Amino acid sequence: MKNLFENISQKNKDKLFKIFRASTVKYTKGINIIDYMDRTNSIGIIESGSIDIIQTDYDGNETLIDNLNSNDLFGSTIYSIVLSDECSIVTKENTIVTFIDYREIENAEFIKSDFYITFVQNLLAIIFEQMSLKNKRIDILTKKTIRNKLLTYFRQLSKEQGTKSITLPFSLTTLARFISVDRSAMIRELKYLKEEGMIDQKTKKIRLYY
Amino acid sequence: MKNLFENISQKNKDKLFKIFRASTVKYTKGINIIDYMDRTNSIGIIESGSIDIIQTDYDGNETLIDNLNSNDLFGSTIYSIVLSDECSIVTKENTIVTFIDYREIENAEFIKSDFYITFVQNLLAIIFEQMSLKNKRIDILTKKTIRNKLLTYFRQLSKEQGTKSITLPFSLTTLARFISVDRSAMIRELKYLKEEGMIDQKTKKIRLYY
DNA sequence: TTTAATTTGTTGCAATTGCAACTTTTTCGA
DNA sequence: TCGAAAAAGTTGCAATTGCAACAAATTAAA
Repeated sequence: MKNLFENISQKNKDKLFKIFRASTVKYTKGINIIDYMDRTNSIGIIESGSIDIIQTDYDGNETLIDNLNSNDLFGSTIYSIVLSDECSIVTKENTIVTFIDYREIENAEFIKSDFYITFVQNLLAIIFEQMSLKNKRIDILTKKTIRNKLLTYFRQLSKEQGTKSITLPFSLTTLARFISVDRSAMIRELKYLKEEGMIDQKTKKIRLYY
Repeated sequence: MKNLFENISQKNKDKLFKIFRASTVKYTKGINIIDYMDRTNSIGIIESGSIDIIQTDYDGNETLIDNLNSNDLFGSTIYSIVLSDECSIVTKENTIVTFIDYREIENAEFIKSDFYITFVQNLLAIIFEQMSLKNKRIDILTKKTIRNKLLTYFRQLSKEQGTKSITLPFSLTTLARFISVDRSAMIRELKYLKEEGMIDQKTKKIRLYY
């Protein structure tokens, strides 16, 4: 994952922070960041730590919208409606976030400096990557059965990790929220897949036989 | 929706086309573009017309990944794995597409020209918008029942169109593919919603009472 | 304007899923 | 290392959904 400030010196990074009215904030574990941020015009960059973006709808169902780590971006521009009132951004550990004011990307003053161009290109690269992640998620979510959702996700991981012995990046509980199905029904489906010899699975270690 | 060449003169647009090794191609209706494009490094911009991005998985299920119109972008960088072999990009009418070579975005030669910066910022704006669309789709797809998928989608449309009397931008058949549910089950659910007085619906015209 | 094609709408039924209410196992912090 | 909290795993059952196979209505094309 590309860093937003890759190939930018500390000095120029400081300048960029000024241009973008950046502020860096440290949060302890379990904090809902959204209570502390300007919802309309800022992009958050996770410097270290991790957060969950969780949506709670009218019936109280919690959905894991996203799970973000170092260098990931979030903000109303990226999450649009999703960052509405029913949505919370919760730190999973001690987390440092830098907020920049998106409107200043069109700031004319520094627009022709090298570091500005590098910055915008880094941003572009990161956003392309986020886009790709979203497409993968959609690819899973459009599958109609839990089985096909799981198999699609496992195939993605297998491709990324370059092996048929994959390791889940999060707990099964979190996986169920990620693919948006009932946890117990998902584990039942994993059991069937094991019984049919399609996979071996023990907690986060999965071997694919298909 | 912002245009990729907004605020760029025809002369500079021509220059950009050169930098990005752009080519403009006309397709008639029903063509699978993917057969004709370089999958790895190009971004397609729809100049006019419309296309469907359709995925066919191993069991032959067709899913509507996306439905793109004028100024929309597509390409492997944006659709990543989704643009694999099981995926087709089909023109729904006569359609003109411009392909640019994404790698040239980092081209140093013109990097400081005004039109280049305008272009990159336009691209950024378009991608943010696409991102927002994907988030909306995910918001729908993560809902567990057809009813909640429909209600979520209707709420989105209502917000966009600024009224509780919304007009679907596509047929019910296409809607079912968009929210990835069985068409007949979806129409059944619409019937229940009508019976319960939550909505009025006649083909593409829907009035919300919730 | 008539015909063909597409879309809409209906229904029975079997399969899948979510939900609830558990027990067991694992993980992590004091 | 012990205890509590979190995660994993189980199961019965009712609700939701997909599927198939239709008929009716609408739209597009010849």
